[in-house]
Amino acid sequence: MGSNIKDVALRAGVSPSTVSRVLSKNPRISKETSERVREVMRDLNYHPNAVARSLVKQSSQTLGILIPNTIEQFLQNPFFPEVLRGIAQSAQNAGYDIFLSTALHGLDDGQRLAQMARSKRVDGVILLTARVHDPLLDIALDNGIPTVVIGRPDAEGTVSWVDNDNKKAAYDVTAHLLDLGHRRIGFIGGAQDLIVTLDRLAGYSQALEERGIVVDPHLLYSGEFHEEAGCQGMVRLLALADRPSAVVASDDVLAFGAMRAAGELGYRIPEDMAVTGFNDIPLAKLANPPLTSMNVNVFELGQTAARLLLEQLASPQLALRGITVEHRLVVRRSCGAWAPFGSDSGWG
Amino acid sequence: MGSNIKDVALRAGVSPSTVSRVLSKNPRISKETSERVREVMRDLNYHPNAVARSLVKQSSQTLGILIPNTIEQFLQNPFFPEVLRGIAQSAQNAGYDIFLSTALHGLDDGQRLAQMARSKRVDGVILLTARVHDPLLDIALDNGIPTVVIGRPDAEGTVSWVDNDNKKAAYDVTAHLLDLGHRRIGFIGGAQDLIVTLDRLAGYSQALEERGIVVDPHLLYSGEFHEEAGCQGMVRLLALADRPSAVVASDDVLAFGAMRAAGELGYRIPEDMAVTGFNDIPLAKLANPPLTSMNVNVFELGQTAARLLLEQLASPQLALRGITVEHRLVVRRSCGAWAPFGSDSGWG
DNA sequence: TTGTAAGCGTTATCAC
DNA sequence: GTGATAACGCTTACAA
Repeated sequence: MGSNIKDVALRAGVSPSTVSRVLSKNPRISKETSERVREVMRDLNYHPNAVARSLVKQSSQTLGILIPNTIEQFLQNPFFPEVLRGIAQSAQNAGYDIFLSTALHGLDDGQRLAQMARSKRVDGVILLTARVHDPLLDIALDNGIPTVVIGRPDAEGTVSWVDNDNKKAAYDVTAHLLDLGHRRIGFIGGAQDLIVTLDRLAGYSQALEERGIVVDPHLLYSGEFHEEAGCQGMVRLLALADRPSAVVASDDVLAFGAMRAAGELGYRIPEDMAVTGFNDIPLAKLANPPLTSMNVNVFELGQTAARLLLEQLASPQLALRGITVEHRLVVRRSCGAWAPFGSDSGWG
Repeated sequence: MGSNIKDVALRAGVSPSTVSRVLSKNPRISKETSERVREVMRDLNYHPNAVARSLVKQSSQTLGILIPNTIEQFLQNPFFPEVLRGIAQSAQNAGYDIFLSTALHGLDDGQRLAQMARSKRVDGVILLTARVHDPLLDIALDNGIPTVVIGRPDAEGTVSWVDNDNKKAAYDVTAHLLDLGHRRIGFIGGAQDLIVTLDRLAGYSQALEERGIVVDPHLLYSGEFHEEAGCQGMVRLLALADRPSAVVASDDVLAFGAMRAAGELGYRIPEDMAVTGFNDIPLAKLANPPLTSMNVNVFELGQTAARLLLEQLASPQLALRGITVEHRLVVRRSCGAWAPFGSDSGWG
């Protein structure tokens, strides 16, 4: 059953090194030998032991993805499979595999990051979020772990990153709502220590201020990236004496929570409350009403992150890089704008 | 930067074997030695090389997931992250990690399966689908790869599996539509060589036949598990002179495609066409109209599959097992049934 | 063109 | 309790 390189060598009447050379397509090996060896490999159903190879090559041809355990139920956010799809595509093009580190009981993200890389199971790591003063980035740096982070790190020049221009993106959504006549606009964001939350809040604020509207702290809410937080945020906003007429949510899942809460409390969307989201997940166009959302090209974020990491692995001397991925507002009914016929707006 | 067991041993003034024993919490090691060694480990920021350990232990403490490349865009179906979440939970409870095998250019599923396991990168494999005469099962068997398949294999006693009673589940949905008065009911399924498609078709047929309705082949459509196939299926059904008044889709994504097509062609749901799906993905309750769907406990499917595999790895002599996971019909508006107030039906 | 031998970082089997 | 030593299966100088 389990044949190894020696078995193959023996049966082919050559040495293990020859077999190894055949495996690595070494050019200076005779055609006959090569063919004979290959035949034996097939006969014995031989598969090279990747673990042994990793040990000697000091490389596993594998990319690690650190799934944060601070973000509750990260896997449940449709952002994840899409970013994974992007990563997987780049990885497989380069012949790399993917290793997932899910929250191991008792280990924090930093320990898992260090362990995954220092244990040599992966050649590099993709981090899925960036926080203010993110300890993960320090750990990556201190341990010399090739790393790419999806999201902008707050300290420049520590790791390579891929991100959207989140400030501009949030500015654009907010401006859109302002153009529609809204003057009191709420903001429902993710965790406050996520850079993405701060950036989007900054863009939201800038849009308001440019029109001479003062940002009202009562209109700001932040929670985790799940539906429940969106609900809570909306309930809070609706309880205000001077409630907003529109809400910018920093994530589609938050937006859905917000819409659900508003609906349950008897408000119509978009007539009584306009809502917008971020990510443009598939659900957005099928929701009731279809959700206006900022498409941030999640697939491309993943794809680019993996590409950057692979380039770094191939040429470690390469300078760190930051790449900004485009965004694009997809207008549907939830924001109250006229949705043109034939547009990407649900049932058309 | 990269310290190994020898460095630790040297600094602690002991032999590598002692360090190894400390690592594995071997009881016959003196407290003082143990503590001294641990301190050095911390000082040197030592992390054991998992690759070297795997090599000698002949085990990687890793579960492999084979993502089929025949099912186009598998990652895009919300089924995937949910089943992954279940697998991840069981795996991490047992201290196992997860390795993803995505479609590598040029390698078919079978080659990837053999490679992943025989290369010793993973201790066992979870297959995400079962086909008629599935070559993957033979490969797993021939290579002695510990395997659990999600879905019922057609040949009993080859691998352990986790599945729903798909025949009964489809019977239940179809019966529900029949109870609502429908007599011509279409069926839109996934690929024809998937056991799950056949099982659900069988359940659908049985329900009709029990009420004396002959199954009309014109009402059957099968494609892949993506929205486009659902669209095409619905278009075909609507083009029939004697079109159905309801459709059972074998997947929520198919159902959404079907609903979209019907909507675009001017049919109202559920008034002109009732639609039901399978999986009860999060999108289902937020769609327009909310989708009636068969909840098959996808999370539990993943969780149980991983649990079975882990048990098999722990005790290889264990008999193969098959486990059936419960299903439950979630009635919403798309099937035209009265959705009770306060039920799980969207905006309530 | 091919073979020999050392070594990748662990763990396991003996000794003592 | 602890230390040599031999694997685990492969790659890669260095020889031939």
